[in-house]
Amino acid sequence: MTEESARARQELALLLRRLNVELDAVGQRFADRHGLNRTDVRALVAIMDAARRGEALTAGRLGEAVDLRSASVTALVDRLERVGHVRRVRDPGDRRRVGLEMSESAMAAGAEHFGGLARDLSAAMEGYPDEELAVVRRWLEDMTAVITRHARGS
Amino acid sequence: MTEESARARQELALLLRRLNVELDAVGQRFADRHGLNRTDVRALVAIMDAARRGEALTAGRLGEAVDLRSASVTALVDRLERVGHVRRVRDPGDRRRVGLEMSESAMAAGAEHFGGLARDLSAAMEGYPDEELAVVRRWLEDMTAVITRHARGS
DNA sequence: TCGATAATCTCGATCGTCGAGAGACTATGG
DNA sequence: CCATAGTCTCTCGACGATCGAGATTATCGA
Repeated sequence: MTEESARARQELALLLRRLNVELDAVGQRFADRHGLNRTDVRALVAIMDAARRGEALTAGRLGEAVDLRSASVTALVDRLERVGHVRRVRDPGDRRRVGLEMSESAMAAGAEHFGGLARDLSAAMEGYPDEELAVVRRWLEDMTAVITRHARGS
Repeated sequence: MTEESARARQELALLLRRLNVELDAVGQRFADRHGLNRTDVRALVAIMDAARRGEALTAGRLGEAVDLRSASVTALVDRLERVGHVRRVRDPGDRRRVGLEMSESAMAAGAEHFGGLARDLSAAMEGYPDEELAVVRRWLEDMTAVITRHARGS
């Protein structure tokens, strides 16, 4: 058992890495298609996620989210604004702040690309009974916890 | 059922993306620790994977693996060689070729970082019976197939 | 021997990121 | 109501990673 299942566990870890590589490739493909770099995509995702939570990201928060200094954030938002994916909106309450809003075209492009993936993933899960999906979910949460621990401290 | 399980499937997709982000962060952490950038890490992984398969990567093949032009590969190998992670070894059979060998220190650093993660992941799977791991494996393979399709064609 | 081919490297240019610091604005204490 | 400290964004100059074009070196077939 230990022999066999140790190998099985190791293979699952490798499969996870493989999946990670492919998922990165999807992001890269989206970037290529729209003339963006990986940072730009990460930024758009961060802005979209924030919008989904009902918050409008400011330039500073975006910098934290994608781990860039303020100078880089300015350049990043400049790029995104120039191609029309994002609008700068000064906060009337605190005029130092610059809010970021995604344009409809960017929302549509993101939804088309990543929404399509989400739909296909969901469809591929059709055949799985709820109990199995529950197992997968628990496993994913466990693995994410371990990985997160490695990503932060050691 | 469709209502409930549709939401469950969507949550799994989000969980997968979250896991992807954290896994990237692990790579980023390794890069930071060793003064490397993401490309350098990808290159080291490619060289290590090739070594695991018993092949010694050439500069050209490395360029294909990490999708860089020859000029960038030269600079990349220069960086890795300068910090002692890689050696250039001219192929005696075909003297045009430049083989790449990882140094023992780089192997050890990689094994320590990613091997530690693999060990922890494996340990976190201890509690899962073989049948559940089999379900997870099938699910991962299915998802990877879908994602790979999106990464390549549409 | 010579041309065609292949693998790698050199050079100049471009682009993303950063550190330092300036400028605009807000909050707070006298 | 002003002075001052704190916050947020932007500008500037520099650096490093990547690229395209072309030079260099080695191999192979005629």
